[in-house]
Amino acid sequence: MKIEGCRDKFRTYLASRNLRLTNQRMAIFDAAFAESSHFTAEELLDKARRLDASVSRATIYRTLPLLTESSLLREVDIGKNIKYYLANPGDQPQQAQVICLDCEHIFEISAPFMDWYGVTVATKLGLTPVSQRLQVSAHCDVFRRSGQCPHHTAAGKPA
Amino acid sequence: MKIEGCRDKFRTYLASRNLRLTNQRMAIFDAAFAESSHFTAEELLDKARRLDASVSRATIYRTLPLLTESSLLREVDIGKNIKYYLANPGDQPQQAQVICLDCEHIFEISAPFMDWYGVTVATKLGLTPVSQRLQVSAHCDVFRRSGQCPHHTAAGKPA
DNA sequence: CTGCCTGCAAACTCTTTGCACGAAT
DNA sequence: ATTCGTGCAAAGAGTTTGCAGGCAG
Repeated sequence: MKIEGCRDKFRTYLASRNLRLTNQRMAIFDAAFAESSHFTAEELLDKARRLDASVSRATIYRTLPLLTESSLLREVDIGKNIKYYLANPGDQPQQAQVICLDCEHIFEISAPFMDWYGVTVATKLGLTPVSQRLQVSAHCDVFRRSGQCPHHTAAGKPA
Repeated sequence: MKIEGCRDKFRTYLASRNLRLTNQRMAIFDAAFAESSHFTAEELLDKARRLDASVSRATIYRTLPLLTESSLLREVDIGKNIKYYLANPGDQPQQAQVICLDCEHIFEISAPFMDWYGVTVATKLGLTPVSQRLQVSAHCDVFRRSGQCPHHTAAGKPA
């Protein structure tokens, strides 16, 4: 789905919940979708402010749940006390993450079997699965030899 | 491994790093191993203080890394901004978690294939895996019907 | 006009840290 | 005696919230 379609989806989502279409919310949306890799709330604030200087930190934190609940963004928690977000233009389902401990780069990996696993395991316990997370933390071989992580430039090749 | 063996392991670990065997550290150890399910730093503080009233919050936070680094405790981060800990008497490797969203109960599930997955995926990216996390968040069927979660009493049957 | 939205700043939660005293070796 | 370990309280990071004014519908 292209960004224009996503923007429509956001508008529809807001309308369906009787939420208002404010300049700040659109600036935050645009800032989020201008970024192709992971970002933090603080980074999003910076970017959104370049589009609309009036955006405040509070509005960022109040808008992020709207974007994640509408599946426009995915929230990625890698166990640090900070959350990362990622535009989700394709409305993709669960993905796994591989986190490079040397440069913090997060690779998104498709992992369709996660859904199957969730259903299998949860059902056994009398539960209905809602979401899954699968993350691999790893060290970079190149970094170990050269002291430099190549991931910043290689970027996350979506599998 | 029984608790006595774990206590020895802790003593050995401290000795090997030239760390001192203090009453507070032992009280924290004992409090942690007296609990069979997951606990937070704050809960551990309460329990440890019953064994040694002088234990402070700072010492809890300073001791937890020692216990996790020696594999005596496992740290479980389920994406809330609080960390859970779990005594790991059997020195078990990676496990998956199923989290009941209705009662917050955490089930520990053995998932040996996680290691395989980590190696497979990380290697493809030129990385060497360090750890894996696999978590399923789910709603409780019983809770949906009766408004009560049975997990508190059923406890986590280790798979 | 109405009431949802906003920015500001203070509050909050969990965790970490500087300091001077205290205890293990 | 050394030196590491400790409690205390303050700091820190990230996020949330109360309030009074502002803007969308």
